[in-house]
Order: sequence, then structure tokens, then C-alpha cells
Amino acid sequence: MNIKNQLQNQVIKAIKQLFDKDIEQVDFQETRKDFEGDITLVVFSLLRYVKGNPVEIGTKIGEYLVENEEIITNFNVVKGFLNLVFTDEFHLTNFYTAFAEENFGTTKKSSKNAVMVEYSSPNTNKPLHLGHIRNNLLGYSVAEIIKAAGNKVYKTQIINDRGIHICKSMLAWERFGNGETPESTGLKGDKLVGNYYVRFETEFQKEYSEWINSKIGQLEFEKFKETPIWEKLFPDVDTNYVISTTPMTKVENNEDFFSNRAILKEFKSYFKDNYFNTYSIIGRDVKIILQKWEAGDKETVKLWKKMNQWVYDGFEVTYKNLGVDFDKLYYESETYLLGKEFIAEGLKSKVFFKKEDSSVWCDLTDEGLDKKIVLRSDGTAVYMTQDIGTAIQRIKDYPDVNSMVYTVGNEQDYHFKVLFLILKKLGFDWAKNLFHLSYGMVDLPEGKMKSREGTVVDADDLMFQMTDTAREISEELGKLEGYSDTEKEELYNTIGLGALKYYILKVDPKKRILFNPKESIDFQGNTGPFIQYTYARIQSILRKADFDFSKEVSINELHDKEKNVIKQLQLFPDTIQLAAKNYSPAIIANYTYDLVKEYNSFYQTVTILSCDDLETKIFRTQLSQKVANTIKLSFGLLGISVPERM
RNA sequence: GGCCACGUAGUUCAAUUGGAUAGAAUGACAGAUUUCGGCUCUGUUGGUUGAAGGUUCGAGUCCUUCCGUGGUCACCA
Repeated sequence: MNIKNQLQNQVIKAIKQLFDKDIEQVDFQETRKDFEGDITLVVFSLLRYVKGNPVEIGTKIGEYLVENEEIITNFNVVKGFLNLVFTDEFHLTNFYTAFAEENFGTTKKSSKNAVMVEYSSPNTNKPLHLGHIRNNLLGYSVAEIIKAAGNKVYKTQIINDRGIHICKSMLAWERFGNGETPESTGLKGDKLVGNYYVRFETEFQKEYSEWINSKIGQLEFEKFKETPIWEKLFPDVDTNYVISTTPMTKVENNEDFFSNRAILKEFKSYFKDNYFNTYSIIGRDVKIILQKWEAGDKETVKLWKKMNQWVYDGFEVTYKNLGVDFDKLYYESETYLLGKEFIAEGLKSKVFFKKEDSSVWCDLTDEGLDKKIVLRSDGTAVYMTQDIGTAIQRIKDYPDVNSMVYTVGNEQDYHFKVLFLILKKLGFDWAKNLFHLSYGMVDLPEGKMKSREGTVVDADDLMFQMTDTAREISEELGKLEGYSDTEKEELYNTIGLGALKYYILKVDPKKRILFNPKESIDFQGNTGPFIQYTYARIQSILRKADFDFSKEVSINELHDKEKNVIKQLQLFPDTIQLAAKNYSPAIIANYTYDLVKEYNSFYQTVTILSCDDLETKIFRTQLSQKVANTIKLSFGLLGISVPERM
């Protein structure tokens, strides 16, 4: 039975005895640092049942507890808060319970049900970038946290290996590739394929620009100028005025905005998809490839397989460096057909309806959402189709899974809302346990990452730079005599990636991150290396401890700093549960930082190894060891490793 | 424009899910330790929690209305 339950029962008894009232639950919270005490009872919430002055009520309960509960030695009441003080023996017993438990804080698998966590899920036409890094770190960490909270977990991803994007790379490679391979160029496979995707875009833009200057392009431009599309593009502008005066030439005092050039730019981005689907030659060619692929054309499928494999090989290297892994991979090309099957079923059961052009839709207006397409008029699958198929396939493959977590950026909030609703409508009872782990974008100090402007931060490059900076700083410090070159490289990797991972994971997933490369490699303050340093320093102490510190000792009186560290350690189990409930690695990160701060303060004020009293020396060494273990465990949940020296 | 997030010290983030005087880090300044690793520790400085109302013992947190930022509103994924 945990402390809160034990105390709750006592308080309930106290209230029964003192005020003759029956209540079921009372609120406890951590005592704030500025007040004396170890746990706090909020008296205010009792006022509903017990009338009177909160201070008097608190005092009476406090007196009762000191009298009747042996772990409470003292109390004080501030306003409506009853702060209770535990005995030193109680703290010590708690510590040794934790000390004896190797993985203190984690829960052994208790549930028969499993959770599936999806993350990463990239397209196969481009290398991974900073945004994927956040996704991967979050997904991996949340999976580890859920595991530590006592659940079976499967890590998975859906690889978007099918579709127009990969066909674009294929077309460009066939046309301009001269048979290049990763081997022949020395490039990572994902980089090579990404280059051809860029090449396709360049060729397309060239063709598009030429077309705009052609007669027919100018005709479309004129049409564009006359359409009321203005309203959509510039909702803030008085449209009547704009249309009636042909503003692009006549409005003078906002020339930049209304200049012919600015409008042309608007037109260009507005008409792009339309052009791709109608006039574009290269667009037509790439769609032919997609059709051939869907028809199972041998040559096309062969090339598709070859280029996808290059990408997979490249991704594997990135995943390995990043330290993430998967239990099972799903490929869109293998699940979209199952999705189609269930669209057909849904049509029968009237979950979906068919339009005249034979496209299939789901009507969600009753739920306050729109109508959503689930199958194109030509019968081909859309994004939603394959997501339906994938979800169902997963439950088929893993019958013990009854809950799934999707780690996907918040620009897809609406998509997942719809997906979960559709699955519910299709009658799957597990659909109520689906969670979209939605996270904010990663911005750079200069603004958003844009591939067209070349401001995308490549995942491999970033990891390399972080390791490099870690090397520079570590070499200055020179604490590494006796380390071989490979050991050193491993350490730089540990530190560099530790900095990166902590920097990203310490912020709440749903908030957007401002990624400042300079700050991310910082070693001081609330950073990964700061925490790693504390761990390494404890290891140094443990190496020097030339006495037996494996057995319990008894201490007469605890130092305040010792008590604070013990209290912080005690919070670990609840913290894991809370982090799992909230799908938030940030909670683990912040906990670890608090623990380290508490420990450093302890370390600074008391002596450990040079302490005169043997019992105290042993106890403080044990306390240090437990802190180190906990750092290692909690950092493990974040996917960050800790060094023995640094 | 409809819908959905978010808005907290100069900056980057917290705040035990409605609790006490809103905390850290960073920056700047002052100090401690110089024999367990100085990548440490202790202070000082810095806030009308975007604004205004409301709900109650109590609001950064919940409700309403504005303001600002971002996302989304495809037979793209």
C-alpha cells in the first residue's frame, strides 16, 4: 500500500472521529519547497463536507495524525494547507526499499493488452530531416515510457512506399541518372533518391515557367485575374473594389502587393497542381509510371523495388545512429488493398455512400465534421484508405493489441480525428483506444524549414555536427586518458546525441520547438550533457569507494539535503505513470533535471568519501549510486545513454 | 472566412492537471568551494501569465468575447 492511500485512510478516520462525517477521498500534493513538510493535505477541498475554519480543521487533523500515525512526526498549517512531516526512519525505510529494487520506478508487465506505437513513417523519396528527428525521438521515447509503466509495446511504422512521390524520383533517375547507384557515387541511398526527387522538381518548374510565358499560359493567367478566387487568396481585401478596378495596374499605394509580379507569383503557386494534372508533359509521364506500377508492370516494379531498397538502406543507417528501432514494419503497398476491402464492407453497411461519379465518401456532418472522400472515382486508394487498411491489419497481426498511438505532426490533426471516427463507425471496439500523438513543428531561428529554399536541416548532417561539437569541447577538458580512439568516438556520439535528444524531448510534444543549433549543443543548465556529467561524476565516486556499500546501515538523523534527494527519488514511479498517461517524455526529462539539481546541491554541501563516520559514508555512497541508477533508467526512457567518464 | 492548436521574465522552457508568494535555465552582476571531477554550488537582477469580463474559498490552468501566431479546410501524402 502506498503512502498516500495509507494516509488517506487515516484522514478519513480522523474526520469520522473528529467531525462525524463520512468522506471517500482527500487530496494530497507535494509540499512546496518553501514550506516545511513532506506531503500536504489540501483542507479547502474538505470544506464541502466539514463546515468551519480551514486552519482549525487542519490543526485538528494534524494533531490527530501525529498522535495516531507513527510515520508523522510533526505538522504545520498555512492557510488551508496542512503540511505533514515524516519521520527520518520512514524516509530511510523508503530509500532502502527503492535501493533494493534494481529497476525502481518501472512496473513489471501487468496488463495482458498491448499498445502499438507508430512513429517515423516517412515517404521514400527524400532523406530524413529535423522534423523526422523529433518524430522519431518522441515515438521511441513514448514507447519506452509506456513499456516502463507496465504495458507490452510494439514499435512500428507505416512506410509510404507507394505513390506519385517515388515515381517522380524514378522518372528523373531513368532520364538523367546514367545508371548511378549508391555504390558508384558513394552517396547514401536515401540521399541519392532524394537528389532525383529534387531534379524532378527542377525539371517540372522549368517546364512550368516556360508554359506560363506561352500563349495558353497567359490565357490561364488572365482567367485567374478575373475569377473571384481573389476572395480566397486575399480574404482581407475589399473584393468589390479589387475586381471593379483591375487593381494590378491601378492601385498605386500598395504597389508591391498588387504588382503584376506579385500576382503572377500567386498564380504560379495557385495553379501549380492544376497545371501538373492538365498541361504538364512531365506530369503526364510520371502518372504513366504510377499507372504502370498499379498494373504490376514488371520493369516498373523492378525499378521501384530497387530505388526503394536504396532508401531503406539509407534510412537504416540514420535510425541506427539515432538509436531507434522497430518491431514490425508495414508498407503502404501491402495494406491499401485491405483498406479497399473494408470500404466495400462499409458501403454495404451504409457507413459510406457512393456519389454519381462512383467516388466513395463518409458523411461525418453529424459529428460536426465534413464529408470525407475514402476512395477516388477511378477506384484507386487515397491516404485515408490505406490508413484504414493498416489499422485493421495490425490488429489482425497482433490480437493482443487493443490500443494504438500514432506519432504524427499536428498538421494532420484533422485527418486522425476523421480516421478514428471512421474506424468507430465501422464497428471496431478498439477504435476508442486510438491516440494521435500530435506534436508541433520544429522551427529554425530563420523561420520555417522549406525544402525549396534549402533551409531543411538534414538528419545525418545534424547528428554529425552535434558529435563534432562534443568532440571539440571534450578534447579541451581532457579527462579521457586511457581511452582508445573508438571509445572516444563513442563517447562524443553519446554526448552529442544526448544534447540533441534532451533539447528536443524536454519540451512538451504539442508545443512547437524553436531549434537553435547553437543552444542545442550547450553543456550547461538544463541540458543533456549537464545530466550526463553528474552521472559520470557519481561513477567516479563509486570507482573510488574502497569499502563495502552493499548493505543497509542505520542512520540516526538525516541531513536536509539527503532527505531532499530521497524525496525526489520517491517521485520516480509516479512520474513514469504520469508521463505514460500524458504521452510526454518532457515529464521524464524535467524530473531527471530536478533530481540532478537536488543531488548536486547535496554533493556540494556534504562530503561523501571523506566523511568521518563510516555508516554515513556508506549511506551517502548508496544514495549517490541510486541517483546514478535512476538517471540511467530515466535517460534510457528518453533514448539517451550515459557515459562512465566524460 | 469556418474549424483546431498555441500565447508565461530579454531569450529557451516549467508549473504536481483548479491550490500556497508563478519556478528553472540562459544572459548580466556578486560570492563560495580550489584535496569526492570548477561542465559544480549560493545569491542579486528580471513578470499586470496577450487583453477584458465571468465561474469560486482559490484561475497561468475552466467559460465568453476580442487581439496575435501557426496549422488545416485536395479525387496530395
